[in-house]
Amino acid sequence: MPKTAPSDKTSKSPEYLAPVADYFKMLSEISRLQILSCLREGAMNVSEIGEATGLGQANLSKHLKMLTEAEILSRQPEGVAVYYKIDDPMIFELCELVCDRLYERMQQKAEKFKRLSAFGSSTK
Amino acid sequence: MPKTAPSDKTSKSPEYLAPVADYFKMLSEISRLQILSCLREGAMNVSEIGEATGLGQANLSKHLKMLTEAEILSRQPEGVAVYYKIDDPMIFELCELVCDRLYERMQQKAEKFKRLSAFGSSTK
DNA sequence: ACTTTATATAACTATATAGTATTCTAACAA
DNA sequence: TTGTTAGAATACTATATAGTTATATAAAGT
Repeated sequence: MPKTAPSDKTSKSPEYLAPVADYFKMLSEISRLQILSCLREGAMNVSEIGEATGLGQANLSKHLKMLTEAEILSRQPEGVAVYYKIDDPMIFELCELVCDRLYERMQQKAEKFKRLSAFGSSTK
Repeated sequence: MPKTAPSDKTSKSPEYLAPVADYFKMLSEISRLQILSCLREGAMNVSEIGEATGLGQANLSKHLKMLTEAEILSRQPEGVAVYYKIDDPMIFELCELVCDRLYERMQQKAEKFKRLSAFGSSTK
């Protein structure tokens, strides 16, 4: 059996990759990351999130809806306010992995620059 | 010291979240996930990737450029061909986490459906 | 009932980008 | 040199979506 059949319905096919892409898409916007970052400390209502992030009310509302439909946040109305909280803590695991990786890269670049720079202190 | 100062230049501020969002953006498109999925087995040239994914040449070339500039792929010309390979294997770790999570959710939904369904075999 | 306040929704604009058709460049072969 | 092939770059179209303005809904207070 070849590694990949011609019309292969495995993990490589677009249909199976779509939900994965959609999940990452939720994490690919600064505003949504801001919201998630806020909620890391616990549940907040919309007004509080708006204040913390500086996002406009309608815009914020849309993002909250998207994140809730993606089952990353959960929604709980309380009186006239609505509280949102993290429902899928895995996002922080993902974010941390990426952050660590990006930091690693920066370190490596700084290291390389230091070594190659003709005027760096490493040449003394 | 309050948990979050008014004009706080910490991890919550947009500038710091941008590179994270950009990284996730690379993984938020089906076509790019297809490409990465192919290259999991090892280096391939553009024609091979094109055949495996069914993506058009120009489109593929653009995605490869993006992924290379994001330092997820590395590029190596060999004669007239150009081979690409995974340069940041962390993407697979991220994808696996998300896949596992999505699978978990589906399982839970199936479970819930089975329990709630009036005609399910669980009522016998 | 009316008013206020909090959130959601609808309609719109502006921008980013996926995909495609076409042209360009560079390596190799005849 | 000329031709051929692989890949990149350019120009364009179409679509998705972030942000905004304005409106709607719904709870709580008067």
